[in-house]
Amino acid sequence: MGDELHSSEWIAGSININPVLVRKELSNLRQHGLVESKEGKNGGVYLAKPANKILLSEIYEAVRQESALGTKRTDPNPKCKVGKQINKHLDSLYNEVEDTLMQKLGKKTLAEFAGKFT
Amino acid sequence: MGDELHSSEWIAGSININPVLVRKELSNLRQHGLVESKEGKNGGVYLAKPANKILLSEIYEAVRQESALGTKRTDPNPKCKVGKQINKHLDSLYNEVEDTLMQKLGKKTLAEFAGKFT
DNA sequence: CTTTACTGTAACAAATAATATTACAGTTGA
DNA sequence: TCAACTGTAATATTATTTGTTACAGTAAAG
Repeated sequence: MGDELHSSEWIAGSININPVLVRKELSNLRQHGLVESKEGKNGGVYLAKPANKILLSEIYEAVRQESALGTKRTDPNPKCKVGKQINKHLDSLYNEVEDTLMQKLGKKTLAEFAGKFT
Repeated sequence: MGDELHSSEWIAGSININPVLVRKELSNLRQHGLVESKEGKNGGVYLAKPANKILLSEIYEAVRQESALGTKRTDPNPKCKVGKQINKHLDSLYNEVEDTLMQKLGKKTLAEFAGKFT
């Protein structure tokens, strides 16, 4: 894992995005233990463990902010019989679906994905 | 299905949102054949078919605008070896995961979900 | 046939969120 | 001690979402 050290500028160039945004998201990935970084000259970021030990489910968990099905904008009217219960039922549905999704992603590693690049 | 006719105002009141937004989304659901509506006085919207014939996968398909895993902001640098291929590989991954999700949602009906409300 | 209560849209405004930029302190290698 | 990085904050810009107003069209009910 000592290999493959890249600067945020380099990564930003590849995905056409601002380097600071890259560093921000990298900061998040670091907190989730997926990457590590080296400061100073010739510094950069690298995977915290080998790619074949990183599951896509881990990445998904680190990266996503909300449920795959969405969860925002929900302050229903508590006076409404349906509105009063909807969040509870949606949450349980979302969780169930999300579990399926995680199981699926948990079967794939980053190395597999990276292997598709020729 | 002639039953359960509701106005956009009524629905908007339940979910605490603007009636026009409700009508917009309803318009989308109508185009997907999930609801029908009646104009004029005492008009409103109702399910186009019985709730036990509506799969959650159908609703998901009608409602979602992007993949569950996200798909936006992707004009990678074509000069980058990775950037050049990333969309293709992400798409195929997303599709695979999305299929799993659809299968899961395809096993549930709206009636089942509605049945949870007491 | 006129009033009333709706739908269906469009056009525009306001609020919110995503992205970009600038700036700079801290770290490390040369 | 300079150069090339990270890390982070503050701020600006842009895009998206949500809300509002407006109004034509439709159907029921008086």
